Amino acid sequence: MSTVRVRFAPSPTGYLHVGGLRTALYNYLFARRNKGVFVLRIEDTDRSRYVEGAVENLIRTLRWAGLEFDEGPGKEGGAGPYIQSERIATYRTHVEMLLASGKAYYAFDTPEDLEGMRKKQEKLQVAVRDYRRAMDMPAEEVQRKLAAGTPAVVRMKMPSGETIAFEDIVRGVVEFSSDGLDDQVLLKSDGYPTYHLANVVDDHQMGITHVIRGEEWLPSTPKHLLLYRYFGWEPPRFAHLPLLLNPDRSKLSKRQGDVAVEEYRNKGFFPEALVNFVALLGWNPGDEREIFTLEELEKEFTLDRVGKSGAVFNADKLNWMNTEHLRHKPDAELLELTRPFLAGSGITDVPDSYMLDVIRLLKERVERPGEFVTTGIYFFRDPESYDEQAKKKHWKPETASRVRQVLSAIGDLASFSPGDIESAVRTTATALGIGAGTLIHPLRLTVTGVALGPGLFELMAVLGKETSLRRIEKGLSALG
RNA sequence: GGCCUUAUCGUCUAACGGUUAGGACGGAGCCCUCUCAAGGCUCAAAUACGGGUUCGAUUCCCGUUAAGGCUACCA
Repeated sequence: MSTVRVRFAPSPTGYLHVGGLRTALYNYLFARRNKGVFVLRIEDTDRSRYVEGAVENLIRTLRWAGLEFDEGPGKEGGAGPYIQSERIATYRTHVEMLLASGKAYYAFDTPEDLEGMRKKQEKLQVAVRDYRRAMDMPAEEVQRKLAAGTPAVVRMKMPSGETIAFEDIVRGVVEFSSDGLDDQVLLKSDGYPTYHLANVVDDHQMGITHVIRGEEWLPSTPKHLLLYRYFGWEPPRFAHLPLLLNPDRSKLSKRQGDVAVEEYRNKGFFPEALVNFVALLGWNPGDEREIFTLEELEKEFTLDRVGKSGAVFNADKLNWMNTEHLRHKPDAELLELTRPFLAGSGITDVPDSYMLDVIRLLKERVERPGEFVTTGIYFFRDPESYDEQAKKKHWKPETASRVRQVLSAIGDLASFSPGDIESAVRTTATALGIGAGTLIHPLRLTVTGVALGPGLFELMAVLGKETSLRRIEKGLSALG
């Protein structure tokens, strides 16, 4: 059996779409699982959509996600170049072959002509193929027009009355009638190929054995199959993946939330979590496990466990998955990941050991690294204000004197461990004849300004005696 | 409109003819507890509809409905 070769073929639009990430992932996983080759090919045949730096960004983002390709731009493997705009000559040659064998023809319709056909079609409610008039044009006239520089495209000739069927790996047998297909443009008037021509030529030349792509390509697959036949090539196997959906079940798009992988990266989502999450959008292991590393997915992934129906991209579950991965990460790694956020907030001179303590205390309470700094801001700065709700609930007229008492007990402490602080607080509470909570809540308010967070004693121990006492005193004067 | 695809809790999904239709996220409640989390336990929540086939349909077939995709000199 020949080596499995798959490809991810995005167009460089500026960012990597999460749907693209999933397609790339499934291709990558299929390649790894089958000891095959994962190719990255850039489909940049639309000059008008060229975006500066998009290719570099695409590669950087794929790497961030952990999806290393085996062949692609900057990583030649003998089937390159891997950027379509560098393969124009090949497409031209192949179009000539089709022209010569009568499988394709020149057409000279203007955009206005096409628009007219479109209108006519809508009105008549039947397929209109007026562009075929060019097929009846005498060869000499075609030559004359071409010589005169008349804008022309090359269209493929669709046979009539034929059924084109193929077996899709995820959907089973799919059939189309050639009568419902139109004469697809293969070569645009600017000399660039369309996707249909380029992807067939490239997949063949690059030895692609399995085309794993989104369901939006299903309707054009018969055109591709026909092209393989026209060229006399063996077609690859196809697997059309279910679409990723917006909450309203339309195709996942901008305007209804973030679709760029880069956005999720910027927000502090882990590549492991995002990959794990999209992996499960359309695939499942067959048992009840949900948390997977890339390596585990590489071992488990099979196309026969890919579903057929579209999947809504559920941000809540992604959040949850991110926290799962966060909890599995070593504190030292979290420290590295948190550094940029610290710097971003202008917080400097935080010793690693201190930051590690913060991480330890907050690890069960945050979803993303940035929150160690935002949620845990009180680890770095004295509170500027105090939560009104908490104040109302825990700061009574008699509270101040009690806090003063516990403040002096804490101030006397020689050692400032959580245990020492706890016994000082509880002893004071007992002496006052009140529950420990009656002291704990106001203390927390003075120390953090908020009513939620890690255990008070551990929190104070990490802050240190000096800071804790300063904040309690400050709180006393601010809260009365 | 035409062609194609899809259809199990709100969402992601399991069950490849026989299960009290399972799990997860989210939601509700309880426990734990100095708060918030985390954790543990419990609850609510689904086979779109109608016909077949079969001793028996979530599962197979047909239809209906609904949703989506495609219908570009974009990919």
